[in-house]
Amino acid sequence: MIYTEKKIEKILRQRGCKITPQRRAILSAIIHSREHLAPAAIHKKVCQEHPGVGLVTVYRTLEILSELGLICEMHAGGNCRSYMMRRPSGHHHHLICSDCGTVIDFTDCDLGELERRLSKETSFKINGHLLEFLGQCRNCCKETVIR
Amino acid sequence: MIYTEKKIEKILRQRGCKITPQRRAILSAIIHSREHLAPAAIHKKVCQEHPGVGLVTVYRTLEILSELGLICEMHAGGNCRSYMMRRPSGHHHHLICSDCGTVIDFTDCDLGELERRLSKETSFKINGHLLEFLGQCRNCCKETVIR
DNA sequence: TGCTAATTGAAAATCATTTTCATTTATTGG
DNA sequence: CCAATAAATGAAAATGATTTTCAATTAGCA
Ligand SMILES: [Mn+2]
Ligand SMILES: [Mn+2]
Ligand SMILES: [Zn+2]
Ligand SMILES: [Zn+2]
Repeated sequence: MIYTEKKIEKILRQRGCKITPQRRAILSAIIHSREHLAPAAIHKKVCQEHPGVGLVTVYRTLEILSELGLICEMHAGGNCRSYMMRRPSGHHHHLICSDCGTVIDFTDCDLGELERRLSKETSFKINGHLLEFLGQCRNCCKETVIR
Repeated sequence: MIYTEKKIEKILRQRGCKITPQRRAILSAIIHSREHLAPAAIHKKVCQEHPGVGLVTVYRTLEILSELGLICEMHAGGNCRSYMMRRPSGHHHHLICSDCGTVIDFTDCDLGELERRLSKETSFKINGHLLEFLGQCRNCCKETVIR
């Protein structure tokens, strides 16, 4: 947990956002979850404590948080849905189990060299990358063997 | 172009698929395109020569081709839509311009070392990865400067 | 040539996300 | 405190991609 809720609220204010109960609730749901949650899941969580908060508001809040780099997105292979997550410590990537959805974060991707080379070769100004490994977690490996 | 249409048809037959005019048309559209096409774009292309082919059939065919590893998917950052593409020579990745959508392929990602380490540390059986760089292509860089 | 399982397309269903719009509310300066 | 006001909210509808359903058609084999 890098930022406290207070700190995040401050950042939001600086951007001209108002701090509403809904935003507090959404923020809290994301901050206090260890998992990577889809918008719908965040909404569900928020509604347990604050019924009536609209899914639309969740989407709008996620957009702002994402824009400010306070949360990041996850892309799983085939079905291409994006999930929002709390950042463990800035820039990081995922190891996703295709069977059960378990996600493990890792931070050291070390793509700087490759990035520099590609940038040079293509004249692209690169400002980010998406890196995710897909496979089977320990448990799902076992199950496959047993079958 | 690694596989000829004939070769691909053979692979499809081996899997128990029938070779229909629709599938031939879809395959041809993908094979003869240098670009990464979304399902809708493939459908459009196919319909120029073969009006009446359903978008549903495009989706169904893409699913099979993807399953067989004959085509692969592309994921752009935020809006998370998946695009299908012809593979230039097997495993490869993308450099995507966030402004105009231009895509450049590259093949040497060199993630083996990282993959091995992660696998060891997490006991995951890793069977693939997703790697995409996002940025601005040469043209879009210029435009930004001019403004 | 005829059989049959696979395939097809239209239409409807799903599902995630966005837009619209009238109503409410957080913030601020008096 | 008390407006004034721009920002935020939620319901509902719109959008857009993808999937499902189902009756009709067809490719491939016997
Ligand atoms: Mn993560
Ligand atoms: Mn490619
Ligand atoms: Zn698993
Ligand atoms: Zn560009």
